[in-house]
Amino acid sequence: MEAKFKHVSNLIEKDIASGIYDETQKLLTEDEFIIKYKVSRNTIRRAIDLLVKRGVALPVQGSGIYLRKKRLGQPINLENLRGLTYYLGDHNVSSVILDFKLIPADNKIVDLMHCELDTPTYYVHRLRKLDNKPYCIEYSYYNKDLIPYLDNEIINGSIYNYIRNDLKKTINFIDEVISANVLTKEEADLLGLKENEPAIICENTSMFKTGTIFNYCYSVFNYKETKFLKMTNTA
Amino acid sequence: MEAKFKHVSNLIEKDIASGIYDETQKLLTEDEFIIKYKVSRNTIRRAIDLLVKRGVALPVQGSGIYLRKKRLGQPINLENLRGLTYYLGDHNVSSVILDFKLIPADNKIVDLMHCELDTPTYYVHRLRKLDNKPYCIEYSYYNKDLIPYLDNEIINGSIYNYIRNDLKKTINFIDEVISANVLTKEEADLLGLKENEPAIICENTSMFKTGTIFNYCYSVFNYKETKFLKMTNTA
DNA sequence: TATAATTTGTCCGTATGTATA
DNA sequence: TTATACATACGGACAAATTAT
Repeated sequence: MEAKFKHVSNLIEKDIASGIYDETQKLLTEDEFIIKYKVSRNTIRRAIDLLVKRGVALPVQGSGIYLRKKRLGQPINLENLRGLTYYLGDHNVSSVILDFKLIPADNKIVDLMHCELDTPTYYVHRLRKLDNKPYCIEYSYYNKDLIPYLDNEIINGSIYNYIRNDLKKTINFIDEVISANVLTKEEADLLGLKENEPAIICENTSMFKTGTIFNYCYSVFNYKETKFLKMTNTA
Repeated sequence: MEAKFKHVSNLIEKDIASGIYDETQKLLTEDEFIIKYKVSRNTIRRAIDLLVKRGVALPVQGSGIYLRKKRLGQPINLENLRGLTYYLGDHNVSSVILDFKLIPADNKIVDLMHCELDTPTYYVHRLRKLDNKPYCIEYSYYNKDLIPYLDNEIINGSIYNYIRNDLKKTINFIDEVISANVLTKEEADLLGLKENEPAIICENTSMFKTGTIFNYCYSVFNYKETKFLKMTNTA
């Protein structure tokens, strides 16, 4: 059962997406939302907080709650953890599996995933495509003690949906580290760039609620086409 | 007057920094904090929320509130908007001003800062150093209609502190966009790297509460030494 | 294994403060 | 100045997850 404030937040976001606030650029007031959804002020405020976090809404004390203008160039919002499939909505997402095997954890993996040496680990290396154009190169590791089974079919779809829907587990924390590096020959070929050109790297570490790491993923993006966005409120 | 939950959050963070929770890795319970600070449960929970956002604390339902292990390599936390000075604590921060002038906004600036053409704009180009070693190259623009005065002294210190303490204005939103690019000859020389090597770029757009942009800043970092971290809770 | 106690998560209601219009 | 609307803070009740018994 989904929490009420999350549910209401999603309802409001759907209304926003439908464009009903586009003209005024102003959402309903808290009191109006309270009546509309028959919830407490607390709940509405938590729902709005989520929209603020997602960079969608902007409450102004004494005035109202406004839409936040979208940025140009469509950078990847680091707050959006719903995966490529969701984020890229109307685009065609596919992937080519370059390698897939079960290996014992070496020192590097132990370090990255805080697991024991020789822990059985799925290694997945794939090229992800967007509208049939190379989009990013993934090197991903899954702790088999936590994710007991993976196969080609699962890998071809959304692994995160598999974890959520089939394993019934909840991903609670993701650390995302952004850096830059030079492209290897193989990576350059896959992305249609040249060796030693820059690459922008996103390293994701995914954890369950107690902080156990089930996945580490190193992704290489085309630096000419990819930016990452973090929106912050200091309030 | 600072909000109570922020104040309490800072007090708790100081206790964490002092190491008093290092042994158990477990903070006090909500009820214990309520007694200690004589505040409501709501206030304590908001204080803890801030610590969670900063990646410092990790509440576990039914169990307690735990310290979150620090990451290796000390990446720059994108949630930390307190500036270099705060973040790098015991290090020596300095800067070399490479250019500083008042210019009318051109089309590029208009686009980035959503201002009118020819708006008077301070342009600041500086090299920031950490322990006397080149750390990043900044190209920064300030809307003079919003930041009416800047001089060398202010620029040499923390501009953000000047805005907070002297102009008495509150920075409410910062959009941070991370990308990669190739270094220009000038940038490479300044950072001790070679032309066309990768650079990791952080573009900051800073806004006051109503969303008006007062600053756009393009920063070039040494890709060998700099990473950016985003910690996310899906809960 | 089952139950109770502990602890955080969600939700409600109310009152007051502060910024905006 | 007044009314509107969001921000802060308090209190209580119950649910859900974990831990101890």
